[in-house]
Amino acid sequence: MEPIRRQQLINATMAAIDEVGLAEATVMRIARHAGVSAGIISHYFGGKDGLLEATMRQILTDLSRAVSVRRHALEDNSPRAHIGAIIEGNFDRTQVTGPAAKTWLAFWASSMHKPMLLRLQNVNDRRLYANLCHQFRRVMPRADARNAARGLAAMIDGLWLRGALTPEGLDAEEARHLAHTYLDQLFAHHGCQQHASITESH
Amino acid sequence: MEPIRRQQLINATMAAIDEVGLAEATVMRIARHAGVSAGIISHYFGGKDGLLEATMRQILTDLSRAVSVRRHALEDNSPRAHIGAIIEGNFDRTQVTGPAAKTWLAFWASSMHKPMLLRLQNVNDRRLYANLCHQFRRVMPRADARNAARGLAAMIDGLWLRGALTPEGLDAEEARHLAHTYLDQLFAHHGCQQHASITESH
DNA sequence: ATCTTTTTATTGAACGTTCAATCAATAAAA
DNA sequence: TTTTATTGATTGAACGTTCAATAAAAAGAT
Repeated sequence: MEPIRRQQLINATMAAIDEVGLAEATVMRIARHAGVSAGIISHYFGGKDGLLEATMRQILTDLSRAVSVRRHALEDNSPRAHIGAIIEGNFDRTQVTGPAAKTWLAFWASSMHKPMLLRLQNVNDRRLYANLCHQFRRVMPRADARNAARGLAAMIDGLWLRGALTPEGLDAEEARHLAHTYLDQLFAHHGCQQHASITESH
Repeated sequence: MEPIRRQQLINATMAAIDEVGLAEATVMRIARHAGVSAGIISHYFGGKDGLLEATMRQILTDLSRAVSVRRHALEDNSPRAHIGAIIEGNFDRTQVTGPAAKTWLAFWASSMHKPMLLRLQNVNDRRLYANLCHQFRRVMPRADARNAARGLAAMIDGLWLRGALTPEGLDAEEARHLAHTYLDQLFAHHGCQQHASITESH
């Protein structure tokens, strides 16, 4: 019963945040979304903060898994393929959905002043950066790889950010295209100097 | 007296948001920052919402002006120069400061569910996009210019977003460098096909 | 200049509202 | 009957707003 209720409440939290924002996502509204009473939240999560932390944790792990799945499914082992999989994972269907995107942004803003949420954010962040950096490192000097990783990470987050504010939600197709084009440019930029590599758009 | 108090309270609002976040930026805390009593906020702004709206309005107009000033100071009229000025304006000293950056992100997240803030956000947003698009349009086909504008806008916002979460604050130097490098790539990408243009980094 | 009078600016306690958390009562399951 | 799961009224704290009281400043009168 416990795992069922926990998942219900986490989903209800995202739904509530999507509906009225984090500031007005009260325990009673969340509970109503899940079809249970308000008291149950303290029972299963020790309080509202516990529920919010669990919700953020789920969003981040969902995101990580979406990336992992795609990277392990690669037949091609090239840096280009790995980074492409990271991009695809970040614009995964389930992540780009309204509730997840808005909740993600709400938590990002909130984590500026909540140490626990900031910790979760940083762990995930560093993993993304390390992965990108490692792949770029295979085809460029360290300094360039660092810049490429930071640039691409900023691009991905920027697309998410703007998508969350668009009434129609993030256009995943366009976002992926922009990120891939940027990636192509990063590689092409180095291809000019070292080894030409032709990457066609998809 | 009125303009003085209004500015005091707007500054105090940013300071409070920088300190404890939007959620805990109560009227009493804001008033204490400004060295006045809580009641004065309703007197000059009609309530807390009015103060928050005025604060967001100031951040956005400061940002616009930072861009405008740099564009009007250009001797070079090239698209490259104009877009460069837009980038520089967006990473202006006064904008990148801790309080402004954190407040900006807090309002961005908040505007998802507050129509008035969303309106302000969109007005500013569309202006940035239109400016970028117009400049890119001078050297590329419409479809490419649109993509370039969207990509660069996402990059700028992404760098802000990540800077706001970094404990040390946004590294404006690095952010500008990444944005300019991206811009160079956007131009170079088209230079290969149309007219080669060499752009050195600064 | 000095002393009212009027206007303006500000305070802070009181009020009503909202929220998260608690826990005794209750329902369901074992 | 015992254990587990859930409820919902209650409690205390925190918040934004209001407003009568007060202080400060400006204007007017002597």
